[in-house]
Amino acid sequence: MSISEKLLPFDVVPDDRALAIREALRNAIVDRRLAPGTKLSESEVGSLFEASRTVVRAALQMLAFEGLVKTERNRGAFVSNPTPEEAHQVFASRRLLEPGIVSAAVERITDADIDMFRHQLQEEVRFMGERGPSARRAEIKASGDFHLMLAHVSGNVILQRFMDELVARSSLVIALYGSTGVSRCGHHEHADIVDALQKRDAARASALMLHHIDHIEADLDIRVREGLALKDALDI
Amino acid sequence: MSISEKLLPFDVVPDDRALAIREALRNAIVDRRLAPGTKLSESEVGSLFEASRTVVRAALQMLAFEGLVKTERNRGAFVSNPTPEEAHQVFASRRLLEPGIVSAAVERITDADIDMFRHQLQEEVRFMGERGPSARRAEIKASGDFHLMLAHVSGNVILQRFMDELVARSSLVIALYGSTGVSRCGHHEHADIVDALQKRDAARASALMLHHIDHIEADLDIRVREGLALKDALDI
DNA sequence: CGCATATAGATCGTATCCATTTGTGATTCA
DNA sequence: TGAATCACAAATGGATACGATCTATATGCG
Repeated sequence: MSISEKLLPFDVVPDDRALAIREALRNAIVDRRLAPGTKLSESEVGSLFEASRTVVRAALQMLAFEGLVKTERNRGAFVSNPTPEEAHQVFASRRLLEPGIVSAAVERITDADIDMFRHQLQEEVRFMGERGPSARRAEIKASGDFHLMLAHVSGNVILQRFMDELVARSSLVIALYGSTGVSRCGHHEHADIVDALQKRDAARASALMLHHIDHIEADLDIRVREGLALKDALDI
Repeated sequence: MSISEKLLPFDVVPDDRALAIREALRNAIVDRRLAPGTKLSESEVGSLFEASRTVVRAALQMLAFEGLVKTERNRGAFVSNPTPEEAHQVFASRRLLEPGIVSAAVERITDADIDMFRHQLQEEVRFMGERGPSARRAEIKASGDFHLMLAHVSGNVILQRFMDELVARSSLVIALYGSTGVSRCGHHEHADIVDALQKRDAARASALMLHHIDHIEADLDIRVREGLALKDALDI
């Protein structure tokens, strides 16, 4: 909550309204409250948020950039339904970016940042202890925030934005293809990474991050859902 | 020309019109025909392209996402004037991404791709031989296309889009802070990279790419212009 | 039962209007 | 004469209505 505001990808605010709608839709998509394939009608979204189509279109265009929604000409905007191939590309991109981000973060990280990470880890533990879908969504979000915080600490605004997109898409992919056991091992690995950060051990932190991403992707049932994707396409 | 069409960052085309305007403005900005700080009035651009403000706004919003234009609330859109800090972040991002992209490209590159690269190198040589600002712009563009082709070969659409943005911003930065000698050494390094690609030597190709980026950034007069940036801010 | 056509629905693009903000220029006062 | 205040013009941001275009469903015919 407090973190995500500090992690806003854009310093300049073109319009508060569109950004608010974008954030709301983003959260809804990432939290799986909006299922992939769901049609996001401009009029409908506009009436929901009491905004005109102009603002909604700006928000939808932003989401289309991020890959969270796909727009089809004269058909409208739909919640993105990542293919296994796209899912793989998301993690391939993260494998490229995040080790370097971690290395850059080690150079600039302060003790205050470390404290912030520790606090974030406690949040993850808290949601891990709870049951139910809402807790799991909060857990996925907290896990993503960890990676966003790293990008924030790295100090590179561009990489921060790239990670913003990649984490959002990852959350969608995890919600789609994820089994259950991702979280627990994930937290442990987050803690290990923070330990390495605290010791300013860039090499170790990077290696841990790489393995962490490998584990996240390995825990996905991408192959199994290929059949389900077909079924989804049929009943929609 | 023919390449950039194949390298379009979005498979799905939300609206041809806005994309066309975006491309035109992009080229104009990257080619330095539109100087940084230039105001891009919605009405003016709209009348130039014979499009309504709606479409122009979509195009400007896309460009704002890419960092090529900056929008100020109730003031309008302006061609971005990258600060030295932003310029450095662009190259830091490229240093992270491109070696990995090269490695991925080695895995998938075909002999036909190699031929394409050779042909691209000849284009660079051709523009290198010519004089004048238009030839230099074409040279910068051709040099950028080389990197975009690599991202294309890597097969990762996400990385392709990231590179699309980074190359565009790099071209802007080079046009702003560049001295003159970048191009010649750049071409030689491109050729070396292609050689390594042909031998499927991922490690060497990655290392060459890293050095190449280092050289590009080293040849910029970022430090000198820091004072000029202040002067620019004053006389604008 | 399959296919082509026609109609209905929705979206996309344009034009127009209003509100808000910015920047400039004129007026006024010290 | 200089500076500060105020007013007006211009542009953006946002909302709405209308026409054009495309999709999708339904209907009719072979």
